[in-house]
Amino acid sequence: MAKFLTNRDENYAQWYNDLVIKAELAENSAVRGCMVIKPYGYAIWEKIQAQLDSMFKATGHVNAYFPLFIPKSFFSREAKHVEGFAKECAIVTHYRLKSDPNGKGVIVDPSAKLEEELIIRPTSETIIWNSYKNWIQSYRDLPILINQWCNVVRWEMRTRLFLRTAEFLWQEGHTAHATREEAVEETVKMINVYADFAENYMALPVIKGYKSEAERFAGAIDTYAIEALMQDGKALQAGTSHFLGQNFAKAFDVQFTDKTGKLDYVWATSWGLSTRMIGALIMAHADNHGLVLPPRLAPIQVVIIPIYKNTEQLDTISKAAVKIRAGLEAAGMTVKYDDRDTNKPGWKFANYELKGVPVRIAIGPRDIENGTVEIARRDTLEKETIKMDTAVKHISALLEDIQKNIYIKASEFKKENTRYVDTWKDFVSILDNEGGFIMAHWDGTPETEEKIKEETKATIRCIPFDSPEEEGKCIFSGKPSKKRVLFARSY
RNA sequence: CGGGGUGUAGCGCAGCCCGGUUAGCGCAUCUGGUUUGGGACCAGAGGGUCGCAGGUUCGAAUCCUGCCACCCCGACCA
Repeated sequence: MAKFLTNRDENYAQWYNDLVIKAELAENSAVRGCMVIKPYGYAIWEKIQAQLDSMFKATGHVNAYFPLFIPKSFFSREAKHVEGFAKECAIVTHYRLKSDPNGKGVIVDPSAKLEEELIIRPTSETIIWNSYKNWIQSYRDLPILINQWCNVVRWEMRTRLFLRTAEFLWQEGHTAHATREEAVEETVKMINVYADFAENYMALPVIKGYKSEAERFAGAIDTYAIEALMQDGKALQAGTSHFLGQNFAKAFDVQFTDKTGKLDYVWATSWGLSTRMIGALIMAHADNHGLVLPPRLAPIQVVIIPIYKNTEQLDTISKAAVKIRAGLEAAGMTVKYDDRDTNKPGWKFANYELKGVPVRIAIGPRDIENGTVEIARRDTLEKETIKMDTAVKHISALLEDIQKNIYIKASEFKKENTRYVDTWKDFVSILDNEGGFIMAHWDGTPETEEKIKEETKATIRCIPFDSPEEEGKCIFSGKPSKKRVLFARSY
């Protein structure tokens, strides 16, 4: 069947790449590592944005915008932060070009060198905290609950469309608080917002937990993450929320007077989620026919395709189609009626399957005669014929069912591929053969974590919040451990 | 940065080893017609600095030298 896509089970990486290109989500650009996000891919991002934005607003946040450029010196203020990002920064050194005296084209004008180089933001903590210094004097100025939608640049050695690109789109929340407790509470609140979004909108089951010291955000006291499992058994970090303590307040000298008149440094959090989520959407749900979009994030939820032999038939069908579309739209659904004469119905069927449209309606002469429509659901590819006048009610319920079904399918996959392992031999063998999540004991040291990574390429994805206390022995060192942690190979 | 590979039409490739006159194939595109309930068919047409520069030769996509770009593996990567 799917002769236009590489088979998922034969070459997962190629299948992913093919799908991104063929479903017209994105493509590589003239700039190495940077992608062009095409209209259909961007429409998915807009759905993600709209939903998350409303969730941020509902939890008291507001949007703002800070500069793309960050003075180099800002980075060195926080030692761990600069260490973490130094190796992947794009740097602006000049501000002018001039014609090449030796030939055609232009060269960088050497006389236009910047006094201080500017870093293209890989993340905005430093530029934002530099502003917060001016905004915060008193506990009355707190909390500050700001989010920013923007692009960032991280000069990655090796890139993949959506999963790791040199430039990507994201949101980054940066909050300032009077107390440690409040900041920690914010950090937890936001990882919960991400998990809620992932599970209820992306239909993506996730594991919430703490990052180990080695995997923590550069400059954070604590990093919380949601980890998702992809269909090839690899983990994907889907969102992170950081408790930054007073690190950035100290680096940028942001102090405030508390209620008792005492001077103290401000407590910070930051949290982010990126276009990588589109990669997660693909790798978690898509199949050999193409994308499978959860209805809540699908730019088109229902597509109507007419089947006709001549213009008279098309006219009749169009009348019925437009009526159904109006009914579906009135009920809040996003509908496209594709009456283009440039492609045959079969081509359209395959194309909308490739693009993951949750529900397809086909209307032909047979249906007009019988007062019916044929509907097909993308997740299971099942077709049924229903009475035309029940379409709105039926499809409305069907979209809900598809949303649920995709989530259940992903949950079952996650459950089947999460294994409790107690011996090193099993650990290695499962990683090599089955992949997936592994819950195993760890002695808590960075040394052991590093050795496990070296030998197996598996990392600690997180220490799940809900991992129960139990006596055990470290999978690698045999030393005592009180909790299982989540291991996996990851993207 | 180390190892390997590839640059030929919008995309995917053949031709190169063994030099030869008009550089070919599939997809896509355009025109006309027949089609339309699962990726249509027939006929015709358009589209090329053969990555760049130099060299060898009567003659270079093909051989030689240099350069550039990209891809894969490794290193690197919250």
